Amino acid sequence: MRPTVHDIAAAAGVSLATVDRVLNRRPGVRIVTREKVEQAIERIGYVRDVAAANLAKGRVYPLIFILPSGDNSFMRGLEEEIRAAILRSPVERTEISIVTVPAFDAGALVAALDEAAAVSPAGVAVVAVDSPDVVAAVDRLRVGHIPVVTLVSDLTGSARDHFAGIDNIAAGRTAASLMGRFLGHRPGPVAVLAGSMLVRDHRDRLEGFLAVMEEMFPDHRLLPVIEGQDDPARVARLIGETLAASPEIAGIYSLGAGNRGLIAALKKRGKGPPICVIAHELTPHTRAALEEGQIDAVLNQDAGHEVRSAIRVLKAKADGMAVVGAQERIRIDIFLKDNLPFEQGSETNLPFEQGSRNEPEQGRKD
Amino acid sequence: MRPTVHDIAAAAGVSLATVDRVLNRRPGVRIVTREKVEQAIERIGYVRDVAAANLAKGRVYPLIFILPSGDNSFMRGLEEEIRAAILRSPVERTEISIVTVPAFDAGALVAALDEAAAVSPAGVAVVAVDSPDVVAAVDRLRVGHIPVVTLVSDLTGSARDHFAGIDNIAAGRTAASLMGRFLGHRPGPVAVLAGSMLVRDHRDRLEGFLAVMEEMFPDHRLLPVIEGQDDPARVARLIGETLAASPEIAGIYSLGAGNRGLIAALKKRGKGPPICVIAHELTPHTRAALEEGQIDAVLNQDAGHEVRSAIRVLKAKADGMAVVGAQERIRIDIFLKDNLPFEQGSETNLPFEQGSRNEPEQGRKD
DNA sequence: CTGTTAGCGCATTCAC
DNA sequence: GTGAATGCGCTAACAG
Repeated sequence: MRPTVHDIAAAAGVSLATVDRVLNRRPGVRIVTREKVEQAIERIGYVRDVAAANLAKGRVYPLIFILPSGDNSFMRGLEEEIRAAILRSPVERTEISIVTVPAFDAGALVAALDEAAAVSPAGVAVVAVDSPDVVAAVDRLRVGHIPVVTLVSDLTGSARDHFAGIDNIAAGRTAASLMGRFLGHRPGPVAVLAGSMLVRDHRDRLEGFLAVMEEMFPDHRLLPVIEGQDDPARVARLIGETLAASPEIAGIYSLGAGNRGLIAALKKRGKGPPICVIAHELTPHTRAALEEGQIDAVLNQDAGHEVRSAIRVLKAKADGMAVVGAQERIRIDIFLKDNLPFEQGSETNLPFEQGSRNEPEQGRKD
Repeated sequence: MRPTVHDIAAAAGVSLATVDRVLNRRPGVRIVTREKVEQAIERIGYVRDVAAANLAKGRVYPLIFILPSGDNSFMRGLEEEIRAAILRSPVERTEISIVTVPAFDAGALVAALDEAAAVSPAGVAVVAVDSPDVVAAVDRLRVGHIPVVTLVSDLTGSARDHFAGIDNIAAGRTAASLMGRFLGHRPGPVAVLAGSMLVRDHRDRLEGFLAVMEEMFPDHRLLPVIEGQDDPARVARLIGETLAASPEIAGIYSLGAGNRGLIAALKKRGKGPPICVIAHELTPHTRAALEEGQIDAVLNQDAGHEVRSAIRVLKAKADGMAVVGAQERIRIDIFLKDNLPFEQGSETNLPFEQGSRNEPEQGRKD
């Protein structure tokens, strides 16, 4: 049996209460006593039973998620995943609230962060707008010992505890690599569609994409970056104009949102030489476009994984506990029409269900 | 506060012991009493606190992992991940033992499964060889109410509770899709290198690959499938012969292991028209080959994810509990040289560590 | 500064 | 058939 607090109390010749005090770094222990206990802990290799501790504490983790409002499909999917986590709250001892703020609005985000700080939650997860006052607001939280995880888009130079999102520079490089190979010797310029340079994920993707295009595929001219503000209507108009102005266009990299507008513009264009299109985030729209051939590849980040990871990390940080590094690394998923995941749905198995014979759990489209 | 056993006892007008009996489906309760209790449970929306239950029971989960022996890099990586899980055992209340059996040896596997059954563990995870006697052995375990998860390679028509692995048909399709697009109009036949048709994952990948090649890229002739038995030496010889016999070869899809041999043969070949190579599993060898350009793309399954998922599912099944479907879906990772994950290492953060400013947690190569 | 004690939610003897 | 009492490993009053 693994050692318990009793064992360490016995080994150190003190009482349970004292052991508990040093375990939880609470005051009221002489330095020598403390050291005696710490040595005993070390010696017998004690590891705290978190479940028992939480039981005794009746601990719950009030968590706040801050994300952009608006009809951005990816963000709404993210919100869905947070709601799914809320359903699991009783089991996971969390108490999650969702706050939405207008996209790309640093001021609103700062206000939301300060409000969050006011209720002193166990942790805050935030889709960051990359600006100095947001950094300052996050750092205020950290000064108040509230763990902060940035979600999807990171915050340059802040004291956030962790970033739950993909390596966006690598994502941009990957997009360029696929674009170059898919195009082969087909000539023609490549257009880049971004959302806004105010968020770091978009900036990083652009940086990675440009680097590889220039280094590996210098023959393809790059058109000036289009900023669509993640707004489908605006995107549709801008892409329409671009296609009209440069009919010989060979590829489009859409590194932000608003892909509904892109797809609409592509469909409206109708016949013409094929255009290689690479976009981000698997939503109902991009999925359909992938299946129908308007889009060639989709780079995706698993919103469910990001949410679960953010929760795990926030809880761990709140407890000063370790996290499994590999488990928290968010992968860049690459989807072609051939490896689309089975239509999602909350596929939670029913409790007490008995396994039937080999149901296909991982369908493919066909 | 969520309802507890006390609440349901009060609501049903019985004692804790009776509540416990019906909760754990134990005898010694009149049918009417039982129904009364069950209604109370339903009415107040009780959900059992698993942590507390485990604490009271002092429950540990003895788990057995069965996987192939030999120097297959992927399998050894898988074993490493299991060992990492063993390190977490005290926290996760598991007690994991590893059993290795010769690869592709159904008899040895059956023996191992029966031995596993003899010690009645809480669950068994097995890299399956797809054969009827293995199915029978797995079903014997299931009859004995021992949960079984197949790992990496599934078992056709068995009563296994769950498959922790990728959709291998989709993987094969994806490989073909990438192959076709990377080749573009470059002519020449495509070779397929498999390990053994005795395991289902290899068969599935082949099926998916052939389907898409024939359907989408019929111009590329497919050479007869080479079976390398996942043995580097054998693979090197066979691929060497193939390259000599068909110097105009344009692509190679390696859907099994033994890629060291493939890479060696490729290097030995030296100059010549470029060959598009797609392989499976990110190992030190394939990673290096990706970086150096011998391999164009690697499809990967995350062994760590598979192991953690198998453990979660086995524990859940043992307790008759629900699992988060999406969390247990193993993705097909696609790696190009541009999105290789940061060099792994057991990146577990130290406990009580304070977050420093923005260390890069997700490096990229270069 | 340190020790005693009760109790978190649940499972399990042992009486009744 | 049913209930009361005790303990799992840990925390948090409350005494001393």
